[in-house]
Amino acid sequence: MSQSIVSWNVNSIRVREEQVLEWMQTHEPAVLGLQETKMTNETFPAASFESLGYQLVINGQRTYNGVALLSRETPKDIVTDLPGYEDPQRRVLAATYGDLRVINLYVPNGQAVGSEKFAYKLEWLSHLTDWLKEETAQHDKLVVMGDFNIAPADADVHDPEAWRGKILFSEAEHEALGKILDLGLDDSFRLFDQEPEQFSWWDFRTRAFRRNRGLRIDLALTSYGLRDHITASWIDIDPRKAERPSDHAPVGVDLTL
DNA sequence: ATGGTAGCTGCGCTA
Repeated sequence: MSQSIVSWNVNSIRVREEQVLEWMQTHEPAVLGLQETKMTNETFPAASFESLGYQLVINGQRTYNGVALLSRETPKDIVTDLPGYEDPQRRVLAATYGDLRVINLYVPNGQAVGSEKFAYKLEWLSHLTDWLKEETAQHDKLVVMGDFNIAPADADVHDPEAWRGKILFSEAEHEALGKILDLGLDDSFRLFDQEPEQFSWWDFRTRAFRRNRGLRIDLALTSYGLRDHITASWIDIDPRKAERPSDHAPVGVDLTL
């Protein structure tokens, strides 16, 4: 029987609590990583998720960022920061479930190519890569998932020519993602034949969802040791159709462990 | 080239 490991940028868990609970009851993920929870650990609505039988690890922050891992199994070897990198922004959460290592990330957006925030994004990704070098060496079965704020290739962008060189689709970002994949990770979505024009994020501002003018920036990277265990890699756009949705859809992998 | 919407906060910042 297969288990889903899922990533979802919820853009405020306060607003999305009911939607996430409902989705979890329907899909029963083994692990659900959330990004942009935007709440402190103290204010996070943990009890309602615990009442569904999930265990929580939270790395929260007021107003911005914030990540969480919800799971059926007990989390072990929890990591909440990129080792050796001082950063007040809460963007990292890793835990081990049985022999599966799961890393949940909210990669900096970067705002605009060449900006200060862009420099931070690249610096953050460089430190992430150093850490993932250790994690890939230590864990045969590893999922690195989250809002990467990088669309890997032309097929992941509704209008590649318009986006080329822009934030989320620049050369420097592709180089950084390439170094991560070179550590021994697959973009699991591309391990399978997929329908074209599948995206995970659509800009609120341009009402992009109505015309499916999206980007696939939410990724589940999987170690080579998981290749024989993955049965699917998917994006569920149904929650994006809801009233007051997040701007991101959940993405996930199904594993037989 | 710009602005559009959403969330948190308290009006500007971030995405």
